[in-house]
Amino acid sequence: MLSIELIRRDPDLVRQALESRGEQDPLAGLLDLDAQRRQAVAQGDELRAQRNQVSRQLGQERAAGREPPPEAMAEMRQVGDRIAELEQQVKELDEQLNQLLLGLPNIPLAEVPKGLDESHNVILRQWGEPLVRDFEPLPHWDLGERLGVIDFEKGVKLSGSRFYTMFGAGAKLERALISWMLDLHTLEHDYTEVMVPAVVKQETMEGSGNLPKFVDNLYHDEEDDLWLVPTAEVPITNLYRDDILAPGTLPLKYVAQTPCFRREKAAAGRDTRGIKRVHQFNKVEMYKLVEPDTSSEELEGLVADAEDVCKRLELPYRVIQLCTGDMGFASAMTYDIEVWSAGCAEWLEVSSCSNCTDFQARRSHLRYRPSPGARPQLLHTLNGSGLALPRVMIAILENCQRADGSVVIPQVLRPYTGFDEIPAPKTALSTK
RNA sequence: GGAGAGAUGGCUGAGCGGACGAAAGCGCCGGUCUCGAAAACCGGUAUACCUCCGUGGUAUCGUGGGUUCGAAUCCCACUCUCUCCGCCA
Repeated sequence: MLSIELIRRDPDLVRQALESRGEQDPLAGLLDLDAQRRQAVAQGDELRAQRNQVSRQLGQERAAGREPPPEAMAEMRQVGDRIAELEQQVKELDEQLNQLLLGLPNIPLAEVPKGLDESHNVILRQWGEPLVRDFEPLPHWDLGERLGVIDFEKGVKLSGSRFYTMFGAGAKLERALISWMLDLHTLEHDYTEVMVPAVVKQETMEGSGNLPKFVDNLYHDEEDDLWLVPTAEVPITNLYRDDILAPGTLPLKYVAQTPCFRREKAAAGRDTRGIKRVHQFNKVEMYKLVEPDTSSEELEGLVADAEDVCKRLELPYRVIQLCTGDMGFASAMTYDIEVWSAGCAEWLEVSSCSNCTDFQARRSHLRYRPSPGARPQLLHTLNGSGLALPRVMIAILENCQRADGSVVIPQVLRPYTGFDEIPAPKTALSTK
């Protein structure tokens, strides 16, 4: 959520910033509503002040043993009615104003490249080179099935399309990846591991901004009115909702592994093969709550932590800076990390690292006290995948496969998997 | 699922419908004292909004409604927490 004070003070700046993200006439009606609301609030406050004063006098009369004048009471009754009207008005204006404010995305930082679609994204750097092989690497949907580690039919049988099941070395490999990533981030990158619910209340979804705007992508349990999280970012953002963190508490750095649930309604028909886009997947998520001055620097650290995962797995990757029009709703600046995948021959997004500045903090009332006695301030939040599991699985299966179909486990994972390779399938492989 | 109790400031915990944004204690911050510290003593210590920026105004005692000139206090509904019983990984 954006600051109404900022919009009031510098509407042109906000308008231009939002237009650079592709929003059309983003501030329409907003300033007018705000003015109306403020007028109604001021008027109500004034009347309440009057009523409070008179009521106090009436109380004193009674305390002194005199009967208060009935006409004063009658007048105050009218004032009370008027106050109730104004309160109703303010409530309605608040709702309308909120509706508009909640629909506005974050303001991009100045250094974010301008552009309305992904063609304006900038490749910042690349690490490693896509391997050249003397055989044709299989895409994971073929390889995974032949190795007996990914079973698409079983997923469909149990849960429908875009669900899958993993067996044996595949299941173990994913578990190893999760453990290894959590250890890396906690032991070497200074994050605190946190285990959070994957099912949350409506308020929590609103706090992180997933509701009301992104209902379509969420699973909902009608009976208890609970929602399945699309990312650990949701519960973590809400951990300190409505709190004021004491001086010296920040920065807080968390890492969590949760299942993530996405209905993918908007992406119907895209990436239907394999496990690139599924309804349920595991993700290791990094999250930071920091002082505003430090958030830009912390974003660099965040991407570096995610990149470190790729490097240690020896997966070629590149870092993309998203342009204004391609960034997520809450983000002011985003880096994506894409890993090369030999089988499907494409760069796969495995991480998205964003500085959300005070956007989530304002909505969730995440504040901190800079020093003892100082006024509370909104903090800044950042989130980044570290990393999303299915796509890492794809990259490992596809990049580390040998001509015979066996898959070499990256060195760092071996202590976690207990095996060095996934042996070649028994059935002969065709390389076409 | 059944029965009961409760929800007040950072915490504990008072609060006959009128001077209550709220006693007291603890904690925290500042000061006095001290070579320094502890103790003791003194003072301060919620958040948000409005503002003609004034020792100014308004709101907030789980949430929402109601009664009243006036509600932390009375009434109604809801939510949540705790205890006991049952069931259960």
